[in-house]
Amino acid sequence: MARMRITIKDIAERAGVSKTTVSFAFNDPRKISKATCERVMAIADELGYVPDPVARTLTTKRIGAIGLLLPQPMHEALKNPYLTELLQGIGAACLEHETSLLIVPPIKGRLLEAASRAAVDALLAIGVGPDHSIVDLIRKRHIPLLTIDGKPSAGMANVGIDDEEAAYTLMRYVTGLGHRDIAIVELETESYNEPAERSSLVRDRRRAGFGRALQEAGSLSPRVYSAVCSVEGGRAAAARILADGKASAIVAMADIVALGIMEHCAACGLSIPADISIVAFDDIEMAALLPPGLTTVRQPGFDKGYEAGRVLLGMLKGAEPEQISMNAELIVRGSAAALSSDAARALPFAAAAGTKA
Amino acid sequence: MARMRITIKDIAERAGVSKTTVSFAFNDPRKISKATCERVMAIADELGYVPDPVARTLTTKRIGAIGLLLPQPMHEALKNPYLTELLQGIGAACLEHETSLLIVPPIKGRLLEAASRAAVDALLAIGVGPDHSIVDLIRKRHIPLLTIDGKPSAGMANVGIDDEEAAYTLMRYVTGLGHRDIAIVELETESYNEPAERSSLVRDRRRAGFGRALQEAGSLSPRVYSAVCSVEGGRAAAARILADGKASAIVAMADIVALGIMEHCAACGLSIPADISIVAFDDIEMAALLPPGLTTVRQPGFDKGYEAGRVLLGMLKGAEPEQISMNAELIVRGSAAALSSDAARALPFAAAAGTKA
DNA sequence: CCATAAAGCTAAACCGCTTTAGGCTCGGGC
DNA sequence: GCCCGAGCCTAAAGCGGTTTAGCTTTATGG
Repeated sequence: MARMRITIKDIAERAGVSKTTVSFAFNDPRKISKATCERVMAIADELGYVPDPVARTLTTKRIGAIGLLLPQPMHEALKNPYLTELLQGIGAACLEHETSLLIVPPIKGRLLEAASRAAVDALLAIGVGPDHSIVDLIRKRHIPLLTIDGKPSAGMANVGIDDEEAAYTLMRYVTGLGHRDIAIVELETESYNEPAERSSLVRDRRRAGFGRALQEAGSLSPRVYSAVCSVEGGRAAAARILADGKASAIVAMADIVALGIMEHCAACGLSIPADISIVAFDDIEMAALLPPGLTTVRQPGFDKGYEAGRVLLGMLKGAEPEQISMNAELIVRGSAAALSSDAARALPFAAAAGTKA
Repeated sequence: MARMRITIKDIAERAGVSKTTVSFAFNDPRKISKATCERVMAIADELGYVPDPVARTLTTKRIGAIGLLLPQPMHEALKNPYLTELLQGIGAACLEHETSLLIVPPIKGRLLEAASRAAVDALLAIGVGPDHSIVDLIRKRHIPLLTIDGKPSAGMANVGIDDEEAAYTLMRYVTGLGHRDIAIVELETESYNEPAERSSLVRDRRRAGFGRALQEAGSLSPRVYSAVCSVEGGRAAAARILADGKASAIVAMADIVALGIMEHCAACGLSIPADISIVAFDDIEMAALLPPGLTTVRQPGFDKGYEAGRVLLGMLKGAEPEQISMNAELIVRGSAAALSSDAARALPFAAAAGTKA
């Protein structure tokens, strides 16, 4: 039989002092004499005592961890390096506050339950709006909540970018290059299971931005595809797009998908950007490395994560919820170019637009 | 003033029943009448009651989370996609057991303290040997521990690969290609702060494997460099290597570093593998994507994570600690070739070695 | 020499839940 | 009419710490 864990009571008895004294020895040694403290510590050491973090939490109300609610299981969510960058930022903020990070994926597709079971001091949630049932739950739990890529709303902390604007900028760039046959690759989100809550705030705002740009370019109507958020998902989407024929430019919702698209196109003998233009969102590290370099709207993943963590941890210390909007910037690399040959000549303005963000 | 949290006591009073009954309503409804259960739940709902996970844990001894001890802060550790793959595997295992994952980086460089504060049911630790002080601490806490890339030892759960063999295979391959001037790029590990415990088990075993291969190839002595584990670290290392001149082949300890090296070499006008061969460990997804494809020893990151999680969570249910050794496989792509021109001709066997793993 | 404060320590309440051991009621079998 | 068991519910004892309020003792100093 596994010997029971050593508790504070054991130490107290062995040292001939009260539990209070032992507790003081660990938490606030000034409250007791040096001699007693040392004796207690020696005994604690000898017996191999480690304070139980859970028991401590019950009274202190601080467990030293914040949670991150993932819309998908980890093995899917982490396929997107953008999330990894976000995590790095969150991690950097946690480090400053000596806090750990609990990754909380949905349990059997239900995130709500996972969220209510999570033993944390505060929560971060990706892509949930103010009317999501999660928000209500967290309010009941009386712990701070901050959304990332959520919808700004009164009293609710959020950090994100202006996705409508970002999408508009990107699509303007593409249409400015003369493209008329555009394929948009959205993300298959099998996230939160309440159907009513499945709508992706980000996707909706981007759709709006795209729509505006397409309208301005002459009421173009793009073909819309959807892909699992991964390299493989990108490849599959590319295959479908190429099979359908018509696109001269592909706009993906995530760089990681775009990389898969680029690879598939290259493997099919297409040259990028001569034969096909590809652009996306995020600006993950690999976007710059893979030739010819992916033109993309930079999302400050690390910074978003850091700010999110900073604000949330601040709220734990009494700070007010903040709403931070970071700016997205079009990073022009080599994966998109003016519509080639005759098409390009027919639209002389397109060539010049390339340098303007 | 923030209204106090609703507790089980509030529900009990309002419903005119005992705390026990309320508890039963939530955990084992069969123990009470349907009518009572419904009434209690209705009131709980009305008052916005959410059971406190911490309080529950104190008696049940299950918090529904396992921890992952990181040797470095998150913002550094996650620069290596290999870790991300590991996380995906762990996440997949956690999913099956409806468990969350607590990421535990060192607090102020001290992982020990972080480990003792972590409220988890079990712990995963990367790269710690059986004599590491962490092991002792976890034993005191009486929770299961499994090491990843640790040293197999009696009674201690571990999953890893045979790094000595893997390194030997890789270096054999390189020397087999005729390379004599070899640069090895190790990882700067600023991990665990106890100097005595800083030794990386993985690094030591790989050094041994390299040594054996180099010995067999004629007592070659490589130049050893070290790099931060990131693309940027790879670039910096490459700059130093190129400045020093002599290397015809570079062996990096991690793909992500190799990618940086490849990029820098390419940017310097070197052609890979004609001018310089580059190989590494891990086989992250990008290794295949970046032309000409990185030759690398595949580490089954996802599988390691999955097995680690599976075994650890099994231990929580009473299973015995297992020691799993997965196998590493040399994946030959385009980044390494026989030593070119005159040198290659002088060593005719080298060209053929390329296809043999 | 006595009031007073400071230092060191402790008993007991408390945090919010689970779980054990029983209590009460009611119906049925003999 | 009595005993027994089933069904429903509860009081109270934890779980392992922290914290409050207070009790001794020993210096302080007027």
